[in-house]
Amino acid sequence: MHFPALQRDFYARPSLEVAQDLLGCLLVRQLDSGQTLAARIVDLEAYIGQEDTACHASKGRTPRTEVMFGEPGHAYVYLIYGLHHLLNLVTEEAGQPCGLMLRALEPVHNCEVMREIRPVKGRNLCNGPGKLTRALDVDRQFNRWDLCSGQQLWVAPRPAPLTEPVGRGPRVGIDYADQKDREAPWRFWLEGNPWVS
DNA sequence: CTCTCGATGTTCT
DNA sequence: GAACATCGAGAGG
Repeated sequence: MHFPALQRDFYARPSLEVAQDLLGCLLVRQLDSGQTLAARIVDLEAYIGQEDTACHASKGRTPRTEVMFGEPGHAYVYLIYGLHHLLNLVTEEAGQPCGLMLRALEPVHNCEVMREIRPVKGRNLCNGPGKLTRALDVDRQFNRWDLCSGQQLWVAPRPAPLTEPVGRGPRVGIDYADQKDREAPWRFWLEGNPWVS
C-alpha cells in the first residue's frame, strides 16, 4: 500500500479552499513498527490569520504560534485542557498564520492497529479532535513536523471522488472569540458520514 | 439517549 | 492565576 504525500503547493493556498479540498483525503501515519495507518478526513475547521480572534495567532507571534507563521505544509500540534493533543495543518504562504484543525477521521487502513493504540468501541475511535490524535499516536513530537516529507505523518490525496455532499457551518468550542468569528462558517464536513464529530 | 462535571499542564496576563 | 480549538465517567430518563 503506497500513499503519496500532498506537496507544499497544495497547502500554500487560501485556507477555505484547502479545507474543502482536504475532505476525503487520507491522513497517513507510519509507526515505528513499520505499520501504516490511514484515515479519511471527514471534518475540519479553518483558523485564519491574526484577524481571526478564534485563532491562536491572533495573540501575536509567540513561541507557540511561531509554526503557523512559517511555511505551509507543516503540523501545528498543541495540548489543550492539559490532556488532549490537537492536530492542525499549516496553510497559506509563510507570514500568514493560518491552520486547519482536524476534527474527525474515518478509519480506512489498519483500523485494528488504531484500536490497539486506543481500545474503544465503535465510532468513538476518532470522531473528535483529541480522539484522532490518540488513535494515530500523534503528540507534540509532531509539532513543526514537515508533512511534505512523506515520513511518519502526512496527507495523501483522495483515493476516490467524494460520494457525500459537503456540509458547512460555524466552528465549535470558541466562545471566547468575537461574534463575527464565532459565526464564521469555517467548519467543513462530509454530510451524513457517521464518523463526523 | 441526555446532561453535568472534573481532569490536567501549557500559555499568556 | 485564569483560560483553554476536549473527553469520558457517572447519574438520570
